[in-house]
Parts: sequence; structure tokens; C-alpha cells
Amino acid sequence: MANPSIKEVAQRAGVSVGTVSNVLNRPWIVAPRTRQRVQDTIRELGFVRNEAARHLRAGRSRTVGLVVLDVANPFFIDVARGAEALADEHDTMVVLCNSDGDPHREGRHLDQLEQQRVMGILITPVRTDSPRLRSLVARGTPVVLVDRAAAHGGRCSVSVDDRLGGRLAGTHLVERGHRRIAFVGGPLSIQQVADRLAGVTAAVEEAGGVSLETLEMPTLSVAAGRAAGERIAALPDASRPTAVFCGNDLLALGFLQAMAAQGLRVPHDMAIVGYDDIDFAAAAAVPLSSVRQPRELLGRTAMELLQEEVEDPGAHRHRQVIFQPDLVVRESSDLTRAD
Amino acid sequence: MANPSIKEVAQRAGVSVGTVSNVLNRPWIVAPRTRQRVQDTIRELGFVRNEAARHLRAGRSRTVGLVVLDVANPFFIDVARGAEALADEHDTMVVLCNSDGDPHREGRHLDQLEQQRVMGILITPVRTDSPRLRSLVARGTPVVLVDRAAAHGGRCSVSVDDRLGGRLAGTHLVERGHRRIAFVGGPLSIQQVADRLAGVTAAVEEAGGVSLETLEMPTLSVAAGRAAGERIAALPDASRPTAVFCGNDLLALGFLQAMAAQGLRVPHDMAIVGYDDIDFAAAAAVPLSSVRQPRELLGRTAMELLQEEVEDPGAHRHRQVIFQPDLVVRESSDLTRAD
DNA sequence: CCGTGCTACTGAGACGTTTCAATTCGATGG
DNA sequence: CCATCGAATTGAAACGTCTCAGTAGCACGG
Repeated sequence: MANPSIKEVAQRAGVSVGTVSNVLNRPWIVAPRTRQRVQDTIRELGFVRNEAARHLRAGRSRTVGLVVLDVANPFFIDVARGAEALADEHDTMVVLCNSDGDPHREGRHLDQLEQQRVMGILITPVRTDSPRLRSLVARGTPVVLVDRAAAHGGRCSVSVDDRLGGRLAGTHLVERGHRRIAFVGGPLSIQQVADRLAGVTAAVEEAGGVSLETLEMPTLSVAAGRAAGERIAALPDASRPTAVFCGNDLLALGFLQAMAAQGLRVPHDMAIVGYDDIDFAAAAAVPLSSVRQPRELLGRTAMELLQEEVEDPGAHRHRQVIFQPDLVVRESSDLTRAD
Repeated sequence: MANPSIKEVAQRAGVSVGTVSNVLNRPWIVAPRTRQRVQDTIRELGFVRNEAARHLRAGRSRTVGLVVLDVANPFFIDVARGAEALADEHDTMVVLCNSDGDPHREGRHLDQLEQQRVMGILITPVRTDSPRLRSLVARGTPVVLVDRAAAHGGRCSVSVDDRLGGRLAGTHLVERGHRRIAFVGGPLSIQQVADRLAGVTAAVEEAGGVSLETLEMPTLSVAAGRAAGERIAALPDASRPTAVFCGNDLLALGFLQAMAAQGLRVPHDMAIVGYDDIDFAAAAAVPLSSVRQPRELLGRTAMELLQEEVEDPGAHRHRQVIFQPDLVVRESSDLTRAD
């Protein structure tokens, strides 16, 4: 009635369970006649392998967990696509988990994934070095950090040079003549955000005579960007920055909306540079300048490192891959393109 | 060394495996002293439950599969969030799978999910009634259709009245005086798209004296929308439609970009109405009018129906829940709001 | 006809958990 | 002191698969 097992297939086909298993896993060692008979029976009975049993037997599953900070951010979706593309080639499944920037949620997902004995975990952690993550690794689950460099050599990581990204944005704005710049970021406890700030700070300091003020928002969302925009728009003209560098594109989009709502023109009254260069950045009210990251490549490379580690843990040496971002200048920070 | 099992915990704590299992699952029946001792041992050894074994024993997993047409579409991400919110309350995990509109990919995901013996599957199927899905149900995996009404009473479904949505958009454009309207849609094999077209068609026919032309694109993506926009922009002024209704917001955003690139003003030269009202619609170059669907509620309700079915299959009666969409008018179709 | 070597197949054991009937152990009451 | 009872604990079976040592059968050469 319910799902037939390998045993029932064996019985019906008149062979042993071992033979059915062989048909499934190493068909070439089974005589063609037998193989055919078993395959027919499988179809007839509608037999479906029980992954849980395989998994229990094998000790490890064929699943990889991917824990991201925000599924609503298309940046992470692209990272996931990259990871999944490679996973497909390895007959592996990717489970996407959303921590939403909450360490507690992150912990819950890690628990679940560890209980599932996943092959490994790709994660953009909420905090840099949680003990939870450390114990995970200690107990034998390979972890690859995504979009964040590993502090120690204890694990692999794939990241983008966020300091450089911040510097690119800062230098660009300084070169366009801005002397009052604001940085709108998410919580500085997120390493990427802190690094981007450090980058823009360095660029500004080198330039000299340029002020940089920081607005730390609780999240990296469109709503937070809108709130930040409203606060900045409320400043008197004289003290209001003329350019803003946002910690990611969601913030930038929100900020842009606020500018429109408050009647400030972009880029005339306010230049904006975002981060990530998500697809929607180019489609915004005013096309957004943004620091581009190789999103899919990030995910794909992380999965590559993980597969490498899983396939030969002995030979594997942890590596820190760091990509370079580049700046895409569009209308939001370029007066020459504006009407 | 490796992950300790319940057996090693039992040994170390000087109890039987049954007792450890009881501490884990029904702690109240274990004497406090023993319970404490076992819990200490668990912590000491870093014991982590093996979900595969539980699952094998239990016969079914605590996971639900959610198969969507396009993860890059924020609409489905919101649906997923709604589903996950409820899943959390039931201590259930959601696995998000992306069919990308490809029946083959969809089939692969369904195979994987069935092998995992998931509790159930929430799916926006590529085609209306695939045999693959039917056999899944026949073999005992509960399926709830999402964003699509079930043709027969054989399963639950949660959907939005797409015909009504199309009608709202059509009526709106007709009322604004448009007499040449275009529908830009994804493949009409997708039921939602066909229904939206049917709705707008009905609205146009009722109005009389209004022409509707259809442009069927291969996908519901920003790129496809851009391509559609370029084709329509290339038409001579006299025969070019003055308004377009796009099958979803991604198409609409792409279409909007093409208008800007070709020098056509929105809404003056071309009015645009999208579908889904994703968050980015409001942040577009010209804020998009769009037909809004209760995205999270869609996911949450689907999960509710599934849980209901799983918890008491006997008492469960399949239901078709249908929500009403509504139209959000913004600048892209409203001359009075444009500068 | 026997030994050898091969191919094809068999069957038991193990993976880690849950469950449940069976057992042990004290305490209580007669 | 024995019978009884309840609480606490035990131990084995079962879930479905894979693996591996073993067996059967056959062909071939000597």
C-alpha cells in the first residue's frame, strides 16, 4: 500500500535485496536480463528510494546548507543560484536558510542542518566568529564562509574586498567634487558593512578637506534606507551632505525613494552610490551607481571549495579566495548623465 | 571521535539507550536525577541527534518542499516567507526549490523531495496538470497548489483570482482613455498568465472600440520585458499602443527600462501596469502601477492547508482558497501624478 | 572428472533512533 | 514477611538501505 521498499521489489522480482540495490547503484554488475526484470518491477510498483535510509547508512547526506543574511536581498539569491549551479553537477541538493540577520534564527538553522548531517554549510554569518560555528566545525561539518573572509586559517572562505569597494565609492564621490559625504550602513557588527565604511573612510581621509558622517541603521533594507533618507533630507541645506554611500543597494533604493518624496533631486541635490549592483539597481527611478560584486561566482566558488574539502579532506588545504569589486557609475552619482 | 550516537551517551551516563531517548523526547517520565545526568553527558559529548535515523524510524520527515517558478522573482520569496513563518510554528523545515519554469528541473526537484519523503509539497507547477504531480499524490505525498487553482477537487490549492486581476488592469487602462492596449506576457502555457490575459481581454471587449494585442515572451523576466519594450518602441507612432499591461512586475520593470532607453515617456507616451506589486515596483524609475496579491498570505495559507492535511488525513477535505487581488495605481499609468 | 577462475547473485549486519513489552526495585498495606 | 502496585528503567525489534564476505553455477584446461 504505502511506499514499497527495496525488499518488496526484490520479492516481486524474485531476487535478493542486494541485487535490487546493485541495480540501483551499480547496474553494470548485474546480468542484463535480471537488471531488466528488476527495473520493470521498480516501475510497476512505483518504488521510490528512501533517502533517509541511504543517508543513515552512508553517514552523511547529499545536501548542502546555505545560510544567508536576507533572502529578500537579490544579492543572496544570485549567490544561491551560483552555488546551486555547481551543486547540480555534483548531484547535491542545496537548502537555502534565511537567518534574517538574527543570531538566534541563524543558530536554529545551524542546529537543523547539523542534525541533518549535511555535507557542509556555506554561510554568511551574522557575527564574525560565533562559538556555535566553531563547534560545528569541531564536530566535523565543513563550513565555508561566504562574502566574508575567514579570520583564521581554520576554514575556507570566499569574499570580496569590501574595503576596496568602499574605497572605490569614496574616491569616486570625492573626485566628483563632493565635500560632505554620508555613509548609510546597516549594523556595524556586520563585518562587510564595517569594511565598506573603513574603505570609504580611508578614501575620504586621503583626500583631505572632506567630511564623512555615518548613519547606522538597524537593517540593510529598503525601509531602513527610506528612513535614513528622511532624516538626511530633514537637515538644513547648509549642513546636509551632498552625497551618500549606502551599505547595500536595498538601502540605496530606499534612500532614493525618500529623496523623491522629499523633493530632492538625484544626483543634483544628492548623489547616491549603492553596493552589490543587484539587477534592480539599474532599473531604479534614477539608475543607481553601485559597487559590483561577482555574485554568482561567489556562490559557485564557495561550493567548489566545499566539494573539494568533502571529496578529499586529507589533501584539502583551507583557502581564502578574495575577489575584487568594481564600481559601476550610473546616473545617480553622475551629473553629466542627468537631464 | 566522530559524532557520538545515543548509544555512546547511554554508555557514558550509565543508562540504557531507551532512557536517553526518553530524556530527549519525553523528559518528564525520567527521574530528575537520571535526566540531569543524561543531559550533562549529552552536553559533554556534544551529542547531536541524527535526523536521518529519526526520520527513517518515523517514516516521514519534518520537512516541506516549496517549488516555485522563479526564485529571482521577489514575489515568490515573499510567498516563501509566509510559508516559512507558519512552518516555524510547527517545528518544520522548508526547502525552497526553483523550477525556473522548466518542467525538467521541476521533475528533478519533485524526485528529490519524494525520495526525502517530505511531509508535503507546496508547488506552483510549470504546467497545469502534470502526470508527475498526479503520481506523487497517488503515492501519498500531500500536495498543495500555490498561486494556481486546482482543476479537480483532488488536492488543496491557494490562489488569487487572476482573471479579476487582469480585468482590474484592463478596466483601469480603458477608463484612462486608452484605445490601443498591449498585453505583454510570459508563456501562455502558464495558467496565471493565460488567466490575466483572459481578464484584460474581457475588460477590453466589454468596453468596445478598444484594441488589444498580445506579445507572448518566453519568460517572465526583466530581460524579456526589455526586449518586448524595444519591439513595441520600434513601432510607428500611429500604430503603437498607448498602454501596456505586463504579466508580472519583472516584465514591467524591463519594459519601463526599454521605454527610457528609447526615449518614450511613461506615462505620457506609454502607460504601464504590472502584476504582483513586488516591493521594487514602487521604487522603479517611474513608480509602477500594479495588481497586488497577498503574497505572504498565499504562502502561509498553503502551509496551513498542508499542515491540516498532514495532521488528520482522515478528516481533511480538500479546499480551494481564492483571494482577491487589487489594483494599486501609481505614476506609471496615471498622468495626473506625473510631472 | 577435478580443480580453477570467473560471473552473478545472496544474505546478514550495521547505520541511529524510537517504541513498547518486559523487568527491576522500592515502598506500601495487610 | 509476603503480595501488590507503581515508577523507573531496560533491551530488543524495526525502519530501508548498502556493503561485503560468501555461495552457486558454469566453462575451461588439464
